[in-house]
Amino acid sequence: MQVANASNAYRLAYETIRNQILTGELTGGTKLIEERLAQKIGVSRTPVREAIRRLEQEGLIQEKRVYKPTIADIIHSSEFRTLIECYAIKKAANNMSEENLKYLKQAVLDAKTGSVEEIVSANNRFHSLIIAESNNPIMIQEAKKMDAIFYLFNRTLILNKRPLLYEEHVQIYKAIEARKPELASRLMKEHLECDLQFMLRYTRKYK
Amino acid sequence: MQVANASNAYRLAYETIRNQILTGELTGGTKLIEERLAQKIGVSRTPVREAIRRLEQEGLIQEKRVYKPTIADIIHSSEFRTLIECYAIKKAANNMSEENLKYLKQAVLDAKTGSVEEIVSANNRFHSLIIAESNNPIMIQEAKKMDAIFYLFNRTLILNKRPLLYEEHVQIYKAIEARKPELASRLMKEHLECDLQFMLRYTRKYK
DNA sequence: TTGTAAAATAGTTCATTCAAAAGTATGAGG
DNA sequence: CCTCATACTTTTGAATGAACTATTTTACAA
Repeated sequence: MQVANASNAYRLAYETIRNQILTGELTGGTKLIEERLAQKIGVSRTPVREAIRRLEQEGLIQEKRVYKPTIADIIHSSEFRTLIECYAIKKAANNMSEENLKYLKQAVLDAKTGSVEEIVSANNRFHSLIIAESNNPIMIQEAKKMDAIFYLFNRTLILNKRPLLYEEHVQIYKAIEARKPELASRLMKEHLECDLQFMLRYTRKYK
Repeated sequence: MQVANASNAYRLAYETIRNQILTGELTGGTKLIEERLAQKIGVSRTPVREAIRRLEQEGLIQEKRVYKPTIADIIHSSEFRTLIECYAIKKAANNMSEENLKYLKQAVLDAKTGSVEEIVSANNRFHSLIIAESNNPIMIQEAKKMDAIFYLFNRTLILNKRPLLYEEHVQIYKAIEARKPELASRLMKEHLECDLQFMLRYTRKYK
């Protein structure tokens, strides 16, 4: 997880709360109480309130509670993400530089072994590198925002050892390297669909 | 423009500032001064600050200034929007109910004549109805957020009487009615591309 | 018990305050 | 006349207090 960038109280509050949600320290549905958060973070209520407003807009907090994605939410996020990634990957297959291809390959390899954190991180890097090829900062930013929500369940994929994750990434990488946009896009779509299905299986178990 | 929903000071501040940005009362680049805003709205600085945090996350405020889209921003937003709308319109062409088709037709007709506000509003309704057919609340919400930015320049299209806007909407409507997803999608793409080009011409003129 | 009203407690909202930072004007020295 | 240091002003950041609201607990009657 990212280290909090605490240039001021508001930022500290924002980063701290956000991290706690993403790492699962604050679990879905938990009621957020300004004063307690303020105390814990070591700032006053004002910056906490500002942080909450921002996180509300970001979707991680709803009605003073930690957002808990429903099954429908997961499906919808996945659909949206698929749209963006499949678009970006076509551009990637057409334009990705040799240098970026190297980074991409590294991300694939890094996700083969290691701790959960390492795998999640390499996994995210893989997808980020592809989205970056959209060359569209607005799209990149939107995808990043969605990541917050995805992060919550990406961990589940790893923790539960979703099979073939590595193999699929290899296939996708090869399609990009071979400059085959349509194939890459199809593989990505299938890959994300598998993620979703795997996710849903586990989500239902909890519920 | 939407009427402010002032159930509390924070909401009042948020809606007021947002509206002022969208209507152009607060123009791009303007420095926002908390105290002056607070005074004008009739609340204290605290809720104003919360509103600003939220608007920052929404993209309408950046570094305490009213967001002023650059040409690159306009191009990127347009690309993103095109991606979403072309996706949604295929679903629309496949699934739109007869009832919704009626509303869509009405939106097309309403945008033929009337005041600028009326045309802008009908125009937005047309696009919203199509996006709604994605049946994906997350996508709908994202598109809505982008609308805030688009609104700023959609007005320009009307004010400057972009030609063929009505005719293109008719063509798109017909493609949906005829249940031709690929055609509809292509027409939408061309339509949005024309919007963009027209926009760029005017944007360059200003600066 | 069970339901309900009153009281107590906890939490939120907003205004106010003060300190720190940023910005601006003024004037002395080049 | 320009430049830079210094004083002054404006603006922001953050804490706190007071008023209001919601929630929980308690107490008592049915």
